[in-house]
Amino acid sequence: MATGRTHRPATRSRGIPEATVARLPLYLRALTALSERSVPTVSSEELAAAAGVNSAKLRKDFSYLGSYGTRGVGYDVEYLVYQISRELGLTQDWPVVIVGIGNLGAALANYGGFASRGFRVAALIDADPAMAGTPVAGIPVQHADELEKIVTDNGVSIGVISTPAGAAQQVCDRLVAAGVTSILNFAPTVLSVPDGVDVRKVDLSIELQILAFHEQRKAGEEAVGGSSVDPAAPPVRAATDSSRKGPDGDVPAVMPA
Amino acid sequence: MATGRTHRPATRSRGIPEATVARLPLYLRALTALSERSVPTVSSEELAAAAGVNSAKLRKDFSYLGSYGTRGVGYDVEYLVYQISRELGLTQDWPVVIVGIGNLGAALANYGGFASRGFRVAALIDADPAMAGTPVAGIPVQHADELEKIVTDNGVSIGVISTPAGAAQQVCDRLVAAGVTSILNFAPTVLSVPDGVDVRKVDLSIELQILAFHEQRKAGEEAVGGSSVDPAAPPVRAATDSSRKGPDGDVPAVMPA
DNA sequence: TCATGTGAATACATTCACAGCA
DNA sequence: TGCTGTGAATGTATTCACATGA
Repeated sequence: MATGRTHRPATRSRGIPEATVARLPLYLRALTALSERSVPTVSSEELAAAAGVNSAKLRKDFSYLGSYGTRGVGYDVEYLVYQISRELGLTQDWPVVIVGIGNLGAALANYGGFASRGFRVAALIDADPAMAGTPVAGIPVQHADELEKIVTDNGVSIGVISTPAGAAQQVCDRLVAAGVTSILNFAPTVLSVPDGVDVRKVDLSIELQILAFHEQRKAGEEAVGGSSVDPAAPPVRAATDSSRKGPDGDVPAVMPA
Repeated sequence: MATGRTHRPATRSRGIPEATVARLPLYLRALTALSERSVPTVSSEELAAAAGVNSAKLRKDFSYLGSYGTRGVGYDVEYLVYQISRELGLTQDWPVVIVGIGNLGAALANYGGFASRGFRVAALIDADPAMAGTPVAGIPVQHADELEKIVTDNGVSIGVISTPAGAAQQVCDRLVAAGVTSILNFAPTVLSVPDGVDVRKVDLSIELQILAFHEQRKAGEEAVGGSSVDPAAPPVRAATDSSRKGPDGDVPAVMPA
C-alpha cells in the first residue's frame, strides 16, 4: 500500500510560480485562436481580455518566462505560441493511457483538445472483458491485464484515471509501479502516491458544491439586503446565519458530546 | 453580447476564504465515508490524512466555520457532516440543467455524485432534434428551444454547459437571461457573464498541460542531475534550458520584429 | 509616445507553535 | 494529558504604479 503524500507542496518550478503555470494553457488557447485568425501581434490588454485575466497579471506571468514582448507594441503571436508551448513541454509527444472507459472515459477519448496539444491517446484500458476489442473513438479497448505492458511498451508517463472510486487507488498503484509519474484523476477519491509522482484531480461534484456555496450566499443577501440585484452591497449576514460558536438556526441531527 | 467579467475577484465570502470553501467538499467526502463506517469521532490529524491535507490547515479551515470540535477529543463526525453541508448549502435542493448531451453530458447525467449531494438533474438539453425524447440516465433529453421554459419552470439557478466550444457563449447567455446565476463550464472557452453570475470551469486539456509541464521538468532534472530519483535535489537548469532573455535552444518558427 | 517589464505594496494562504480547555 | 483553536510568522500571489526602451 502506498503511503506517500498526495499533494506536492506547490513548490516553484524552475522559478515559475504554480499559479502562473496554471494560467499558461489559458494564454496558449487564446493565442492559438488569434493565430488562426492570422493576427500578428497582441497587447497585454487584449490578450488578457481574451484569456479572462487582468493585464498586470499576464505581464507578470510572461516576465517569468523572459522578455518576449516589444515595448510600445505588444507580443508577437506566433512567437509567444511557440515559447509557451515549449515551456509547457507541448513541443514533444506525450503518450497517455486512459483507464476506465465508461461514459467519462469515452468522453475523454473523444475529446479533441488532447490530440491538438501534443497528447496522444496511446491506449484505452478497461477491466470489463466484454469491452476488450470494442473501438472507442477509433481506438480498441484493451483489458486491464495488459496495463503494465502497455505502459512500458509505449513509454507512457501520464495516466488518466476515470474508473469508479473503488478501483482508482489500485489502478493508480499499478500505473505508478509500471512507470507512470503523472496522474490525472477523475475518480472522487484521494490518491496516495510516492514522492516524485504528480496527481491532479478533477471532481465534478466538488465544483458544483463550490457553486452552491456562493449561490446560497446570493440568496441570503437578496433576502436581507437589496430587493433584487445589487452586487455592490457590502457583506451582510444571511437570513439563515449564525455561523461562529455554535448554531442558533436549524437544529442539527446530532449534537456533539 | 455580454460584456461583464468572467472571474469574480476571489473575494471572501462571509469571512470564509475561497481556499477554505474549495476544501470543504473534500472534508465532507472524507467525513461521509467515516459516517458510513459509523465512526463517531475523528481527530484533525486523521481527518486531514483522509482528505489529503495537513492538519493545521484543516483546523484553521474549521475555525472559520466555528468551534465545532472538542479539545482533547476531536470532532463529532455526524455533527461536522451537518455543519459543513449546511455551510455549503447542501441541505437544500439544487435543480440543475445540463446543456449539451454528448459523451461528456451523458457522463455527467449518469454521475452519481450529484444526486447524493443535494443536486438534482432537472433536465437534459441538447440542440440536436434527433435526440429529443431519448432518455439518458433515465431522463428524456429536451430540445434547446425549451431552455428558457425549463429554467423558469424548475427554478434552476445552476447550469452545466457541456456543449462544443462554439456554442458555449450563446448557451451561457440564454441560461443567464433565463435566470441562471451559477455556471459550471466544461467547454474550452472563456465565458463572459454579467456581474453577479459565477462561473467555474473544468478544462481537461488544461489539467493535462499542467502535468506535462511538471513531467518535462522531471525529465530535464533527471538528465542533468541525479541518476534516477532524487526529489531533494536543488532546482537545476534543464538540458533544454535557456529561459530568460531569448532562447538559445531550438529555433522558433517565427522571430519577433 | 506607448505598452512592456518590474520593484514595491498589498492581499491572501499556509504553517508554526503554543495557550487553553475538556 | 491531548487535541483543538488561533495569534504570529512565513510564504505566495496579485495589484499598483512607473521607469524603461522600442
